[in-house]
Amino acid sequence: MIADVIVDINHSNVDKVFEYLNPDNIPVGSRIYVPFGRQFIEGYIVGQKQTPIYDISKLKPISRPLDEIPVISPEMLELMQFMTKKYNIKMVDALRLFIPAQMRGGRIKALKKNFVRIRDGLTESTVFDLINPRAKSQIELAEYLLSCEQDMESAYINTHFSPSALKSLEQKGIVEIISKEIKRTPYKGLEAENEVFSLKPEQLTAYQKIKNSQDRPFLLHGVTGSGKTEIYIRCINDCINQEKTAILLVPEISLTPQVFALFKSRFGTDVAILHSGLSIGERYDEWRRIIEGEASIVIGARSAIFAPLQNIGIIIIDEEHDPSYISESNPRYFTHEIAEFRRGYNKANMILGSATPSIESYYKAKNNELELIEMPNRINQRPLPRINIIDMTQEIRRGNNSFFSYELIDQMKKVVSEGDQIILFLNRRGYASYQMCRSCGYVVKCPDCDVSMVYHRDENILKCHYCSSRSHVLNLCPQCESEYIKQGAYGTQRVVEELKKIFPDVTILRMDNDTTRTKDAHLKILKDFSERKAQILIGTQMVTKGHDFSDVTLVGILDADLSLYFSDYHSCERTFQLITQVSGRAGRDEKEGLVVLQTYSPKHYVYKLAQNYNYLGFYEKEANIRKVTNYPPFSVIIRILACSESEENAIAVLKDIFDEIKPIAEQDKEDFLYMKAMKSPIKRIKKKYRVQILMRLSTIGVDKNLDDIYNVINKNNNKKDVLVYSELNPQDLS
DNA sequence: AGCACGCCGACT
DNA sequence: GTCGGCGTGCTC
Repeated sequence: MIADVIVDINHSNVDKVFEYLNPDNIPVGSRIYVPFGRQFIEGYIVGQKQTPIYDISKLKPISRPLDEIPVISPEMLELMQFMTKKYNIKMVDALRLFIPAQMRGGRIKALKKNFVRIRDGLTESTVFDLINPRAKSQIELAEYLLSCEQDMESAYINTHFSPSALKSLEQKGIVEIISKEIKRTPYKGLEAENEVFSLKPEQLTAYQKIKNSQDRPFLLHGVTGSGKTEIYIRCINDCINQEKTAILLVPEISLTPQVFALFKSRFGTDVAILHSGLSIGERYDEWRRIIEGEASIVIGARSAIFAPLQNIGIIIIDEEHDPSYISESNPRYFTHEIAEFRRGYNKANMILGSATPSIESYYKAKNNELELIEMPNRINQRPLPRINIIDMTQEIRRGNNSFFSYELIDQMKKVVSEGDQIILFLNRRGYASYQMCRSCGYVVKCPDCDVSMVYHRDENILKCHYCSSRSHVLNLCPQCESEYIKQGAYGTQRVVEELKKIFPDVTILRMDNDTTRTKDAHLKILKDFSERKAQILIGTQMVTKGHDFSDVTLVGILDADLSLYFSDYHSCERTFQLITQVSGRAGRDEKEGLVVLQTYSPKHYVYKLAQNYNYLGFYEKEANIRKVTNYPPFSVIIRILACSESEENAIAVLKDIFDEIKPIAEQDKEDFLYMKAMKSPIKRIKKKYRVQILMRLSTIGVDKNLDDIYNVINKNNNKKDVLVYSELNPQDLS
């Protein structure tokens, strides 16, 4: 047979099928080693055929397989095709998503350890017959080993007994040392109460609807605390009983030990966990437990949608509105679309769950592409916390220009005196601090990117957030030589400082990118807070998810607006979701919660609707705006980005592309809603100039024209040192 | 991505 | 006359 091979080289010139002789009939989907040019490299068999297209005399044979079993299933090969077509990405890019990164190049291996045991067939008396009665250490060790029910690790024996005694016993043939593979399982000691809750009527209805599923995926719209998780567990359980497998996706940040503990207690070793917090060894072993069929439930963040499961029964995307489901760096993909593909292939069930569904998903539900299930009530019947909107312009008029409104300070004092806890949330995005000259307005910019450098107080240094360049803090303005070039310490640090002035005796925990740099740091902060080691937790988006703290009675949203005025069409949606989500942190169990929301535009419809937890009203309003302005879900945005160190070349190539797409657009005026070429908002990143074409097409228009547009891009890519990228519905338009 | 082949400048 | 620069092109 002839094998079709994709070589593991990330370059568009070689991203195609190469034919090889496959005398040993290594199966399709295998990772292999092949001669390529005058080197040897890894590759994947993606197909086979009887007769080659290429001259058969020039074909070389595959060297050898790299794994015992194929690592890419037929389903994943089809998914690869789907992704290359849909996102215009390379085949290797897709394949690389399907296996643990460290597996490539053999950088990770199965962990093997040596074990000691008494040889089979030896009885106690024969063992002691063979040992010299005077060899005390040997007798001691033999007695110990005889008393053990399982093989003991050599390392343990060597540290607790005489190593030379072990050697003698081995030489005498009394014990043998064998090598066994150990799977590095994360969160081994984790336990949770295996409590099975009975479903409340609303949950039961939802569960039964899903169970008697039709052929559509479900959108489970349930308020915070409506008990979605228990429904997930029931559905997964049903799949396991039918010998099927399940995937549960959650945002990375909410993958806490509590979540694992819950599922491990219900499903034991059937659960595999995939997320970035695992060591590479753990991730590799979890992945192999999945592909070997040892684990049939996968819980993980975005990339777990590529888990090598067979026969999937259900795919659940929790917090489906979360932006982390959109991969924004190469290869770009949208998790929901991958999930939809796998659902179709496996004829599986699918649930998208959220308290604040994305406009896209809710729109699909309205269009009957998703089946909507509403769960408007909380299990404990408690009302959602009251949200007080504070007009910060009023505060300034009253002479208060601090971060905290008088109302928030009063409420904080009250909570502090009652011994309860407070969460303060701020949007970091707006708070980055730049070093600016106060007499001439000079701002320190990155030499390689068209952005200002951001001041990092902990290191007292300026950093560029788009490349890794750093520079020293300036004392004199290079433009006007003024000494008044200072950096304000904004961000969470500054807020903490102000807070300490008001509450000198209160312990405060800070959670942001700076304090969570190290692995597990954010878990530790959450743990400390739940153990009441601090009374106030202040932080960025990270505080909006994860733990439920039963003693938090007050949530302060310091600057709701900052996510509102980003000029992208998502900003209202994000703001609404953030407010709803962070509000859900206030007042669990017995205590009533309060949310203080500070804003400079209190009249904005987002706040009014969020205040009343009126999702439906918000959806109607927002969907209407998107419809009128032709934004998703009523269109698809396509962005074509050309980057080069030469600005002229970037513009020239982009112009060629524009001129070639123009006639396509003219042919189909109805579906091309918008098309324009321009400089990118950030004109230069890492020394490369960036120019772009922005287009909006109707959904039908995309189906009709995407291939042609991609063809134009690919034809013009890599010319004159210009790289061209394309994106569908990009989140970040910088 | 590598690695060869191939055509023009400064050197024992 | 050669050694070596990196531009272009190929890898089943």
